[in-house]
Amino acid sequence: MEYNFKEIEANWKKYWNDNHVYKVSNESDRPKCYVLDMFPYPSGAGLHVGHPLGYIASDIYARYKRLKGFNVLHPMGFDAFGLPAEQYAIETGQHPAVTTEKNIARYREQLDNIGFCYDWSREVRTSDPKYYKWTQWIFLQLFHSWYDHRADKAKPISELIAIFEKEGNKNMPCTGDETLLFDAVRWNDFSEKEKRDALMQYRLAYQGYAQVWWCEALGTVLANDEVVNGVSERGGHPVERKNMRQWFLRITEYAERLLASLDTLDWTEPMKEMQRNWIGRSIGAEVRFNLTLAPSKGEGAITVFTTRPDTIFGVDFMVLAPEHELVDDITTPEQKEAINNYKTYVKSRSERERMSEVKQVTGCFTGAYARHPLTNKDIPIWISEYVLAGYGTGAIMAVPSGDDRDHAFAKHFGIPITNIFDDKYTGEEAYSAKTGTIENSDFLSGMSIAEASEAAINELVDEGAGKRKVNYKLRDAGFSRQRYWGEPFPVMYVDDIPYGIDEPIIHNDWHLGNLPVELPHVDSYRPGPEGQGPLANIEDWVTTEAGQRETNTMPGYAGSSWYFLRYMDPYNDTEFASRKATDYWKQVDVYIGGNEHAVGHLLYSRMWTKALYDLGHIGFDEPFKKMLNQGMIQGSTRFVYRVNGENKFVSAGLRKQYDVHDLRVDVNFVDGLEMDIEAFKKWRPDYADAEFILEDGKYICGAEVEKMSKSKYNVVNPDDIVAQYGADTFRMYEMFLGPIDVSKPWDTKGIEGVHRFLKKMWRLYADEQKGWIVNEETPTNDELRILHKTIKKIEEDVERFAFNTSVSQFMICVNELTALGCHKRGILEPLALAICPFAPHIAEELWHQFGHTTSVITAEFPKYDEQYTKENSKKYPVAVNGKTRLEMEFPLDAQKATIEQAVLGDENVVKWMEGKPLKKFIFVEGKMINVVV
RNA sequence: GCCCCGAUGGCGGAAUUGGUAGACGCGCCAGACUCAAAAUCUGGUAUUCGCAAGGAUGUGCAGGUUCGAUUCCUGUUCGGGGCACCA
Repeated sequence: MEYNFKEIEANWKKYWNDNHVYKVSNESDRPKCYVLDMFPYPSGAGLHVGHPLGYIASDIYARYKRLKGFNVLHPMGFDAFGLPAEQYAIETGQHPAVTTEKNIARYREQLDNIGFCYDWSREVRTSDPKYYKWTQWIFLQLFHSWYDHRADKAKPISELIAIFEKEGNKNMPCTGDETLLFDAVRWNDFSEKEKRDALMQYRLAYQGYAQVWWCEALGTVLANDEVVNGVSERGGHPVERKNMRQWFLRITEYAERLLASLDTLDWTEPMKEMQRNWIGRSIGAEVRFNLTLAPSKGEGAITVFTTRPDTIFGVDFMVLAPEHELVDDITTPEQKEAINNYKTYVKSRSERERMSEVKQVTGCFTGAYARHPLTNKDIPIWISEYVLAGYGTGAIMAVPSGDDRDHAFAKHFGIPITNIFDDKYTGEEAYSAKTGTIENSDFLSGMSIAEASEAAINELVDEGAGKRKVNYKLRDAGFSRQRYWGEPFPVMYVDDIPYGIDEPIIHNDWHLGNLPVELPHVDSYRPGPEGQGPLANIEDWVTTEAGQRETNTMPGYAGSSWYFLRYMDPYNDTEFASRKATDYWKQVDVYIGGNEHAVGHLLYSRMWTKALYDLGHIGFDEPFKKMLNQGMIQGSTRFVYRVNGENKFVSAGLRKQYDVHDLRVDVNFVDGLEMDIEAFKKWRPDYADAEFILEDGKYICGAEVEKMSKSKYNVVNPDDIVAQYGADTFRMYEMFLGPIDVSKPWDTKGIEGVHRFLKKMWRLYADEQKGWIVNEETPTNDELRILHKTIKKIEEDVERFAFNTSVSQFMICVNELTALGCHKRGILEPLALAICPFAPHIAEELWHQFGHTTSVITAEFPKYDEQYTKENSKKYPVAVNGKTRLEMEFPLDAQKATIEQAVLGDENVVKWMEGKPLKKFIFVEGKMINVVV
């Protein structure tokens, strides 16, 4: 009876499936635990060995929690809308729904292969109309809501309308447009369009304008991803930034709460830090600089936001973002051409480029001046790409003596620099440190930064030229895409005014049955006219009796912002999830996913959760109580060395003797570093008669760690690994590679050690000739000590998600039990349970061999008993001056004085003390002894 | 450029709270079994000096704090992730 993993795993997979072992109920006496994986985007390439890393970790945790007596929700689904499927459709004409379905089937097969305990009856797919019906419904809730700052929560827009009708908006200032002011009389006189426009400035889902990458040649809007080196990835056509009407989510209204409630979350500190930085709260002042000449239109002032109001007397010039609405109005006729040329240049630049290029300074003078609010001096106004339209007010006051970029700008354009830091400013470099006093600054001179900031703000307020202001880097989230493969908006236009389709003007007999707005079939995925999405091409879909449909679709994060709620009640057709279900499962207890989502997806989910909470749909306002990141598994690429100009390949060790270039070769026919020459010859027709220069009769490849990707030929498919070693080995090996949160390269060779371990463990239970060899003998203290030490270690490790060291402990345990020749049920039955979360198939097999008839998942995790692991003496390392010299054993309850006497009396210690007098005797109980001389 | 993370033997990593650096596995070396090979088993394996006993050095680099630093602090180099329309 040998370890036949193929048979064992196939058997139990079938059993689990046939008996719905992993089906989870919303009714249970057990405490609940919700363990969630970030659901994958089902790409055409299938899963590689890097993807399941987090899934294995969460599966171990979920199984462990089940064995510990919890009712565990552990679901899986698919983030099925997205750009790649649409790209593929454009290239091949295949409908994204078809390719997505195919990809999901492949993913499902690959996932099943690994033996996860997902409750697949709860699967969700974001592209399923039954699912996106509720994504659309939530969008409508956001559209019909506004943020009430007095109550600090979202409320139905109907309440806002009631307020406007009674008192206008004087008590409800508009965050979308601060200049918007009206009283009740004016509100009631507003036309329908004016009313809707005003409300739009308040809605949590609203329309505004945003810059997109526009590609004239392709007639379409491109994603950042599709723009490479300033041209379109497809075709290499020129692209430029273009302002387009877009949907947004007013996430900025939640900035403060998103920031504050981070403190309640059990996330890693770096991750919270990243979210804090993304939200980017800063305190400062908003300062008005009046223009010296009134512009032809618009306001006669430029408003800037600064975090350093203390430096106000150091302002030597101002910089507007080139997109700033005032630029055209204030530019003098002489500067018009230069400004227009510069603006054209900036249109070709991405925000990333604009922020990261510091060496090359660019900009252009507008010819206009503004008056300094405190000194009344004329300040020249420039435009430059380093000022972004979306941050702050899109304009800055430049203080070259205190800011690096301002300094470089002033130097480059020869603008005179005012020194407000005395000798701390050298004239060579800006003084950007936040210590010291402000000088040469009128009434601020001699004050610290904090004092000067306060004083400056007070003065600006008195002068009516500024106010204290909290600013956020966070921007409202762009929520529309000019694409086909996404959720259609439940929105129609009547007289160019957008309405939710649940409003009476669209459906006067509104009911939930009007949702979802299904994605219609298209014949072509080509963009619509004027940068619109493909849906705009479907004339008879767009035009309805009630109005014109919105032709944009929602972005990828729409469906993923709330999917964790749908798993709780996936078949509900009248609600996104019943309140009973969400009240039972509540927050996700543990969420595992990739680092790359640390900001975007997590921030959006948090906002949606807060909005749903505010509107009374759920009872909690944070989605993920604990969050863990998994690192990437990198590929290990193999190289061959081809002699230039010849079809001849040199083994790695000899390549220096030839003129060669390296080529990537498929890792799957390289064993370690030794290449299978026959497989290589068959790989490509032109290699069929290649020649090889070998070392020691072998062809040795070069190796390098890179991202795992098809184009690098270093992709390893989990199916192949599972076929060769089994799912249990694969699961344990992935965990054994290292901590889940760090990136590490995949090495197929190393898996054999884990496989050997499982075979070795199996031999404790069964012998090839004799079969089942477990006996009923009473375990010895040694055996019990090993077992309980292991149980303890596994519990500790699983609770802190350190699965790599768990695997080591199992290895140590099996090595020691093998050495003792232990085949006792009293030891081996608990061991089989302990390893169940890691290697569920072999555990299930052993469990049934022990005579049990129900699944091992219904059993109980073995209890750790301290009495078996307690020791009463300890071998202390004894160090002299911090260097460990010898070991001495003492009882654990020994007194310090006794130990000191014994140690100082030891002849070896005396030798190392070299006759020097004792300075200090350090004894750390249970740890070590240090003799300081 | 900005934000976050990481760096320990030939390789993946361990050292959980500042207390014996290198657990466990891979690879490699030697041995057992075998006609041979595979599989399996046993032993060795940071570097360096030494026949050995034993000593010295050692956690990217340069400093600092401490009786004691892989662990804390400052600076620095290199690598990875994110930067708002890839998911």
